[in-house]
Amino acid sequence: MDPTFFSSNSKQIMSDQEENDNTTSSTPENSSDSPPPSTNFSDYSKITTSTSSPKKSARRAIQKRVVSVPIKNENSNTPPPSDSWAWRKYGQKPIKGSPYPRGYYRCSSSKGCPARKQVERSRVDPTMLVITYSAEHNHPWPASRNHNNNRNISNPAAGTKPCPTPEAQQPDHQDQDQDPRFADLNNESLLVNDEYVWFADMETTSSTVLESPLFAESGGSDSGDMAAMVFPMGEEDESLFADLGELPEYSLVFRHRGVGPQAQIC
DNA sequence: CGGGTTTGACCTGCGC
DNA sequence: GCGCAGGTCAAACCCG
Repeated sequence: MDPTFFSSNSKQIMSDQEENDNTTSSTPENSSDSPPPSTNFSDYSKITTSTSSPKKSARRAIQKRVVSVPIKNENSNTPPPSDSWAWRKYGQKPIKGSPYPRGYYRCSSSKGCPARKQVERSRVDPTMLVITYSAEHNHPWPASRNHNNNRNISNPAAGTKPCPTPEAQQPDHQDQDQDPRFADLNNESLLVNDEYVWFADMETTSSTVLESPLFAESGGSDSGDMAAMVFPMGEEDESLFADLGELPEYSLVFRHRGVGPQAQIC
């Protein structure tokens, strides 16, 4: 992988996390009904938190989640896998060091939906698509759009979803109800257990889906290996995920393809 | 006509 | 300060 790949992002994300921690008391979203980010998922499951450029000052903490999914169709212009949400492409850029461009998508499932995703093909394994989802932390997700007209919907519960959010991709709603770390998920827009599948109902349900420590350890390896980025599980990472032991699902989620059975979220 | 895609321009952060 | 790279904007275009 290109050594610069994600490098700037990782630094930005880490610094932004710090900034976020320092500013939580001043953000309206963190008032009485929402815990500061440091008490929830950013600590729990390594959802990365960052802010976008100052230009977009309206957005604050951005959570990111990386998903690697196998490409069904090897055509070079294969569209990203459908995931029950509507995405509108707003840009595409060639990435230095990668033969494949990166597509930028914005959630169009509902008006004002802030979720975004970046889709690019893995440089290491061109049969894999690397999808980075990002969404504003503590965002009051708007009402979901009905996806009954969507394609490849096998999940009967997929008809109604909130905006795709990294938070929504959590394994166990009951745990969330009990765990204060999930307090910010007790949002009116996130009520139904089925709605937490986020991208779990992608057409590639056998895909390797994981919560990436995303960038945090990227500097440790200059292998240029996207897979190494997407599937890191170093010593530090293991400690970071140590508290996931109470969530058996995640032990599967983090299993690397080729190492164990491919994970399925649902 | 509304919504999506394409694509060049622009902005910002970072490294040197 | 400058150049590079990533991310976003927005106009033009396409399609149903």
